[in-house]
Amino acid sequence: MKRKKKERQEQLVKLIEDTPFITDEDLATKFGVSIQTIRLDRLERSIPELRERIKDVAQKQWDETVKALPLEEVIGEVINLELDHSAISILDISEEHVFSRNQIARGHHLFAQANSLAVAVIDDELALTANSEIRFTRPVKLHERVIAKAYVKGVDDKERTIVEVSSYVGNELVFFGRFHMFRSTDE
Amino acid sequence: MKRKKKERQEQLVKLIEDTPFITDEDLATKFGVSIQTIRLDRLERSIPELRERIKDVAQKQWDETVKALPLEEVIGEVINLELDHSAISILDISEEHVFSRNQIARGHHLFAQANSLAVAVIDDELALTANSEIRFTRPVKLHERVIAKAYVKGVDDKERTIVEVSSYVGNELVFFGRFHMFRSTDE
DNA sequence: ATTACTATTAGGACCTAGTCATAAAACGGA
DNA sequence: TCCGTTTTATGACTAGGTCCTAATAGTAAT
Repeated sequence: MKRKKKERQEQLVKLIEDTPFITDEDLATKFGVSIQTIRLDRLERSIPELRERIKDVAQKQWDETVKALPLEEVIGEVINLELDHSAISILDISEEHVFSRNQIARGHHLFAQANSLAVAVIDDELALTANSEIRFTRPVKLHERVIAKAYVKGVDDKERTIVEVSSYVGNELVFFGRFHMFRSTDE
Repeated sequence: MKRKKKERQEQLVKLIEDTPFITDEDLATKFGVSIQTIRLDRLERSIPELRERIKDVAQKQWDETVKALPLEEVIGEVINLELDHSAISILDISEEHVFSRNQIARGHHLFAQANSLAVAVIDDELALTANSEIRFTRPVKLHERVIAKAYVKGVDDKERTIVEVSSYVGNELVFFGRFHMFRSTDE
């Protein structure tokens, strides 16, 4: 008996975790026990009732959509911006940025941070990346903080603005990119 | 009177749209009418009750988290993959990929498609981008379909695997990238 | 076998945030 | 004043619970 209860409760916790939209009644029939047992189980494991669970999931969704919009313009947080001269942004590497297998940040996130900063630093209606050379000098791990510094370096032979972005973790260079930017005044 | 009702209902629709976590009671006090009036309003505008609204939001969140995980590994949809040889993926450019100002896709999304495809084509535990040269040959617009083709081109002088990715819209080249990939067998 | 204890089940009162139906009251315009 | 719309009130009922009390089942030790 001691085992049965513990086992059931452990299964219950997992089941509710990945199927939160389930009533006590359904759980009761699924485990072949009474509703009251399920409710005791939830009480002991302090699992909130269905409606609260649904609300929690919805709340999370809401928070995300609210903050997702402003965040998209520039990847990372801009902490300094001098138009047509330089800019700095910070990106904290979290679970969503890394390969689950080895906790190393996917390259395209570092690229995105640098490239969007290069776009932002240009004081023009339209700024598009024409081409770029980039180097990933060392892997970036989960929870590291990447500081990207962009400098406008002048124009190339095709009249494109050159922006160089160096990204650091501490004082180690992790990424370098030279972006040749097309801008609307080029036409 | 005719105006009052219509006005209230229009405000109600908007209010619930961006504040779905609100009870009829709160709405009633907010509009200075009785709960029954609010309920009639919801009935006429066929707005579901609070609990249903919460459930809808939660359901959306759930659908997204479920599909977000597998989708994140490779940006775009892989339609062909021969390990250590070649791969093809498709990315349909939607609102979330473009600058709202000019409907042109942000460069980092094209980079992400290409780079993650370059990672995927390598038949190894660990594959990281060491450096790359890339060109954006023409802007990609909203609703265009980008087809990325990756080919493994051999190894460079530092024993890094070279993957070239060409991305097309129709038969126009829109992006080219040469990725030098570090892989675990390199150690 | 009896006792002790845990685990399970049952029941009833109460809660929130509603639905649905019916009826009464208030208001505005001709 | 009467008509039609709008608003409010009331009551019965619902889902999916909480909280509390009490009875029953199952197991282990004395």
